[in-house]
Amino acid sequence: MATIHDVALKAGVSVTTVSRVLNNRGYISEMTRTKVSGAMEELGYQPNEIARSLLRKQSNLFGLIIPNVSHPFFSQLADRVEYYAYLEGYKVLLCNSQMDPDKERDYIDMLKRNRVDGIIMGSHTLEVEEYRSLNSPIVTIDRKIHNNIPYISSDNYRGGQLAAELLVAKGCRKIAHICGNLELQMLSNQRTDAFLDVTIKHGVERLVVETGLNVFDENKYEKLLGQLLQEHPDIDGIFATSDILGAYAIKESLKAGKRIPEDIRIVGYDDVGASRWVRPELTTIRQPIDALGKMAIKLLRMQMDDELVAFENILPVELIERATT
Amino acid sequence: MATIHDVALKAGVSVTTVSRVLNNRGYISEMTRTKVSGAMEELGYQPNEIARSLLRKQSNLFGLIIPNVSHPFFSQLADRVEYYAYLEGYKVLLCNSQMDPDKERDYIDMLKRNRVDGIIMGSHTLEVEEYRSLNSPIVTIDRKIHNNIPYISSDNYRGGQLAAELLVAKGCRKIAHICGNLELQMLSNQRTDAFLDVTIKHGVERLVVETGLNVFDENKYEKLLGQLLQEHPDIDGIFATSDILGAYAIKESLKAGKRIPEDIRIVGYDDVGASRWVRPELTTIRQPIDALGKMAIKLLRMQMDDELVAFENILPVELIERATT
DNA sequence: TTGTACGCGTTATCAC
DNA sequence: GTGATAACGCGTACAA
Repeated sequence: MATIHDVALKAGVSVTTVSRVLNNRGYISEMTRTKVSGAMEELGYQPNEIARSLLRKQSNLFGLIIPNVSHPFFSQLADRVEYYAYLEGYKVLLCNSQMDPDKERDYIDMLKRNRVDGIIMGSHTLEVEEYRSLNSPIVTIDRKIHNNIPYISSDNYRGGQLAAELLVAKGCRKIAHICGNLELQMLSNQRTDAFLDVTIKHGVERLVVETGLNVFDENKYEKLLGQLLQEHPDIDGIFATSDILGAYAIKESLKAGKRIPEDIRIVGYDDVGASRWVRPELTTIRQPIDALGKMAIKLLRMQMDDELVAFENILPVELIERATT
Repeated sequence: MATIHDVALKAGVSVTTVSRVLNNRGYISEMTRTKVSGAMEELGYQPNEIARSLLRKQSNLFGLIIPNVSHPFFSQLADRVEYYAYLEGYKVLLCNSQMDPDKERDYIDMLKRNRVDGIIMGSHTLEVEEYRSLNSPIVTIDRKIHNNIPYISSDNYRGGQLAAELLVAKGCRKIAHICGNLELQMLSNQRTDAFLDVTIKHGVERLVVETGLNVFDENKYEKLLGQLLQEHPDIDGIFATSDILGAYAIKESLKAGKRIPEDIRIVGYDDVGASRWVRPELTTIRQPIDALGKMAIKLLRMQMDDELVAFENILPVELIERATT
């Protein structure tokens, strides 16, 4: 691979001159410029970004840590993060923590060693202490891990409220809420808070079921829902904390011989593709994934520019009513 | 951020010595070692990988170019690629081409400028010529773009054959095949070849429908399927080229008042989550996504080590029979 | 308008 | 055992 020296040699000028035409800085005669451009072309020269990064102390690299890209919510988030990063000239390093603390710690160290310009954390399995050593710009998605690390989240409480109120308004008298692990300090737990508040307020019977630590094992989902419906045949409403869970809720309800929405009403969360692939189509709470990704990049950029960023960044959710309610 | 010099200063030794304990090279007295380690600890020192990369001429970085991570197949592929890359100490740069030639070209140049150690191409919108300038190790997924760039693929012909033969064996007399754009030179077109061969051989009426260029617009899917079933009410079998298309086929069939599998049988492709979220569960052809990702990393590593790699790498597919057939 | 020389943070080579 | 120094490829004062 050709270096700036090779280009200089071929064009019969110094490396400085080559650097100048490369970066359009200072004065260069038109003739030298074409001569240099020609040499670059001929050699297929591409400036070495590694050397540039070293000099500039800036890598133009962002790290994206998430539990797992294969989960629809995170895959969409990754898509949007990449999209907005690209627009600003940044690259994205994909880091799946797999909810494994060792791997997450490893990745955080790796990102530090690679001098990334910012980190987006959509996963956190470590103790708070371990994040404090990070001195690069950082922003978390859906988790408040430290009181000076800004976070982005959609309005989880509002989402839970919208879902629960809809079910209540439709006349449900016994509603089950399926959520992740409440011990993880995640903002999505507020959906559960809202669910409890609403159902208590209206005197509706309620049930909260946690899927357990590994939120991504789908075989578990199926069993969980089947068992729930068997033990509580009088459930007439389900608020699931993801569209995938919602999809399984639909499947198991139908399997149990229930009609949707006549016998049981179901609300999902996220509004990812799955909500439209199933039948009946799933009523859900839409998370503003595009805005989430955009905001993540924006907050990193602001921190890099030493601008003041808000600690709390909450984006609105929206109820998307379809056929399951 | 502390450098090796700071550590050396603090430990009262030379940078060489620090480098030595860092890389466990040469002889160092136990005392110096602990002294240096202590200094590193205190300063929270992390070696600068950018400087290392510059010197070693190796970035430990792979580029993954795909149309879109938000598509389930690619999100799973990305997950596995990241998994195996991590095991070998490599990082993954996420590049969504969005099927946009300009962006893809941009990303290819960017990967070159960043001196990535290898590129995995799951997208190709450019002319063959534009890929030839790539002199880093490269491997493509599901596409043969040049006769000296190794490719990985699952056995598309076999997949199409399994699907078509199953439908025929179950008694379908008029089968529709929904595929992407056949003009793109993709190996998945072999599914269509197999479909045609099988249906012709058995004298079964057939229909091939292309979804058009932008394979990822789901609103189109819905209309397409609805229209197809309306214009050809006698279709009794559908072979869809993805599980998402399969899911829409199920939805539109039920909407048209057909029973599955009594009136119409449906086979999807990929075996991603969607095939289990729908009801009835979708019969599908499983792509070995994990093996695909593993092989991609392996082939890159082999090229880096100047080992001989096979040009053609075809992995077996598997028929997963569920409830739609 | 162009060239020389230094530094970015590491590691390899050769001295001591 | 340990230290000085050159080199990786580039950008930028400063000099010419």
